[in-house]
Amino acid sequence: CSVTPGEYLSGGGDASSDRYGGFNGVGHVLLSLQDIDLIDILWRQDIDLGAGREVFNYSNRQKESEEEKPSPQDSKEASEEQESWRNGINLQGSAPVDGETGESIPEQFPARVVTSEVAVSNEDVPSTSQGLAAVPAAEPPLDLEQQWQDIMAIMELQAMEVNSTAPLPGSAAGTPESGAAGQFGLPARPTPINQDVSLHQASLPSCSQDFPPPFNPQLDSAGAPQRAPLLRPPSGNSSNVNSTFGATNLTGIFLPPHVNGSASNATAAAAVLADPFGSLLEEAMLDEISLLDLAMEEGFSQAQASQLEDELDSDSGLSLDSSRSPASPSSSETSCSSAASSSSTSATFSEEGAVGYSTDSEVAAAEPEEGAVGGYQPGYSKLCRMSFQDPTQFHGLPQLDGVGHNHTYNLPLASAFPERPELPLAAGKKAARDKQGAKFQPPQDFLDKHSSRDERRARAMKIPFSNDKIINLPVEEFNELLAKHHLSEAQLALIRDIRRRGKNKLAAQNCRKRKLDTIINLEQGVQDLRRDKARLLKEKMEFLRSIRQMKQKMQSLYQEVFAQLRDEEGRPYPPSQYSLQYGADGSVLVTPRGAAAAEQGRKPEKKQKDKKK
DNA sequence: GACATATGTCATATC
DNA sequence: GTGATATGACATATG
Repeated sequence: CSVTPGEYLSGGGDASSDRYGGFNGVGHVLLSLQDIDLIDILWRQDIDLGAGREVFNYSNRQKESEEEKPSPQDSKEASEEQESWRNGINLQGSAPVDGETGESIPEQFPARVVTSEVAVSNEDVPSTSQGLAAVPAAEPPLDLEQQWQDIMAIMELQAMEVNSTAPLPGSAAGTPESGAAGQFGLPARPTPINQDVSLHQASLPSCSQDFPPPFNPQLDSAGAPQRAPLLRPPSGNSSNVNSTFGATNLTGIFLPPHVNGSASNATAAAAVLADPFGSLLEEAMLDEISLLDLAMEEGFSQAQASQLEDELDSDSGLSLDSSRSPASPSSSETSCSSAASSSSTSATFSEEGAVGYSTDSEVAAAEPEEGAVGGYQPGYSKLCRMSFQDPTQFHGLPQLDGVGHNHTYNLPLASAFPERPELPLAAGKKAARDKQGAKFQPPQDFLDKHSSRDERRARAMKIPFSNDKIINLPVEEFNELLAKHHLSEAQLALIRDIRRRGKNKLAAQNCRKRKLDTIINLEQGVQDLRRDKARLLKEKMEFLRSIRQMKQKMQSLYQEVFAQLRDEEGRPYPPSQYSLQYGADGSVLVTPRGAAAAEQGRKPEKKQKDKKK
């Protein structure tokens, strides 16, 4: 009376004992245990929680990648691909597939609910295929779900074979749990992990190794889980299945270990013990995490790009405003430069020429008084330098208060006339102090020493306004300024050069700051991603641990349920001859094993016994 | 003196 | 077409 899981499940809540009361011969006991509810829930999770279609597709792609086969675009291609290893099992039609999981349950089960009593009879659904001779006629045709599950089953086996000896990455030895703690810490420099390898290796061994081999792999499909029907070959064809899948029978994975099994098969069953739903869950999680990694990488690029874009936009805006900002050092520079300019009018010092800078205007302007002072004094340039690695230094500058994320570097070119080069912060404070305090008239040699080349050139050319104005005035005002003064061509050329160089200097500073910010943001993004990666891996390990615990509990429940079963005469069911099948409503059916029993199962008298805890 | 770093400058592209 | 800006490349200054 090996009836397909779907048939028993089809009974659902209606599968009362009277429904199967007409069965004879074999005692069918319907149990209803609270623990069975858990099992049922687990089975439901098998399909609904763990195995999305994308998982199957992804897994299938992996399989295809291994086989170097073109990716199936539809179920037909997938069906053709699996034709070689399905051993001739006929796919007759295809049931509607759940949009999310690809399950065929919706059509399969409701139909059985109505016709279950009839459908289990051979007369109603005669066997039409030799290959399906031993398969109950009511067995629904293998649909896409089954195909995918077949693929998953094979992948599961392959993965277990690989991972049974693969240690968890990051842990030199021991269980994944023991290795997880060290692995998922936040090292100062996290080691990149190959997700495609490490994740699979990290998860599967823990599941396959922690379980005793309770299930007999040789038992036929009667013991197969109903909600996740794997390949269901004829009972008499089990050897064929074994030949196809190697030593491991994918069916009967829930059978107790003491039931009719050789040691080798029991060992093989141990590998399979990671039941289908568990494997599917693991695969699903692994795939999800892998996809998550991909998404993180892609997401990172997008998020970072957005962030960088915002940052750049912010920089750009600030930069544009900075030249006009009150915090801009222009004011201080103006005062200083004005002083310098006024001093220059006294012609108390000679100006050097352009040392190494020979624009036409500069040459024309500066040549006459070349060498009087000794040329360019680079020391002053340091006054204007700002460490853009340490933006906090800006906070100490009163004139920069409120600027916030200001990436400009146009500190006062002659802001403070410090006696000696200072740090930007000190220079800024001194500049503010000088600005607020009494007018400080530096000596001309000091001005000359600490002026920029363009300032010296401007003084040499007797430009009547400050370089700050030259550089920072809007073009209209700048032109008005030029118009107000009667300037020579040489002076005009120098002024335009000063303006061009001054603006470009600021632009270069901003450009470098942006570049630095970009680097800093990217580094921060890398750190964030590494942190997220570690967190996700830790979560994954926790999930796997939880699944393993559920498996253990389910196994114990299975054994407990079987131990409590009694036939009508109060005799226990030999586990070697019977298997348990679970109904969607929490009921449990005891079905005999073997092909003969399967045939008898067409018209058995089944006794269902509710036994709910 | 070699080297690294910071900065200025130029040339060019883009808006 | 012009001006402003961005940026790579190079030169220079400095520690």
